[in-house]
Amino acid sequence: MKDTKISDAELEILETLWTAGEALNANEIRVRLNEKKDWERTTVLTLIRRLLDKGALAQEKREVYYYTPLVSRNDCVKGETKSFLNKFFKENARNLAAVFEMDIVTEIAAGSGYV
Amino acid sequence: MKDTKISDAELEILETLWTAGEALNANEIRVRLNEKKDWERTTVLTLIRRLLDKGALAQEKREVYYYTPLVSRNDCVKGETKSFLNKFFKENARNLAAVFEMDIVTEIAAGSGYV
DNA sequence: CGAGTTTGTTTACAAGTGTAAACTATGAAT
DNA sequence: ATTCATAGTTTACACTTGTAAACAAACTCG
Repeated sequence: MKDTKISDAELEILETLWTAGEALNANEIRVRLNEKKDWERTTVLTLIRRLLDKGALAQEKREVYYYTPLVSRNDCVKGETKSFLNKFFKENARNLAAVFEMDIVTEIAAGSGYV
Repeated sequence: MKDTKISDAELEILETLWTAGEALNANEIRVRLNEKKDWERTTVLTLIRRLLDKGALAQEKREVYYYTPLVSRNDCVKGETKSFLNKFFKENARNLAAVFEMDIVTEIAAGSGYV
């Protein structure tokens, strides 16, 4: 269940859930996404399904399904950051990575609202 | 001719040319790539073709075609960096971007061999 | 019960990617 | 001219992604 690649669109779903901090159902996700993405209902459902298939989401049946992320934002950021660095900096990645590990960056990466 | 998206595999071709610092033909590219990528001759040619189509390469006919990048590594790094930052940090991108603009990072990004 | 609404599943479909085989053109050697 | 080798072009094919429509199940109102 490690290096599952999450696409940009799928990430939007996860971001919504991470931000919410609680399980949401498909409609709630859609509504919250609405400002940035004007997706059809079924598009959201497709993305949710793909995330379920990838093991990145858990669903819980109530009156309707509620979804919870099974991956943390931090892990995603970390994974993507690593492959980004490897893409361009390879041997020098360690150095650049050091920059990324700086406290200030860690804060921003965690989405702590740091200004 | 701006935001042409260059794929990971295509990038390997460009990296080879940027590193070489001079026009290379398909075979030369293949040989130099050989350590990291064990691609078939035609695979390399396909990637070259796609780069030509994207306007990222120029070809010059001698006994055989020689290729020169039409995009700089720096521009590519810059573009990818920006979209990477936007993917995860959005509003905070400016702050993180500031980190990226630091001299030390710029050096590494340029592949200057800075240790 | 029959029809409409809501929610979820299946199927679709084009563009992009990684990876190359099949084919063609061209030059060199016999 | 015939035959290889070499270089380049076309075609292919499966997988991912973005984006949904089509379809089905389930509940709800009249």
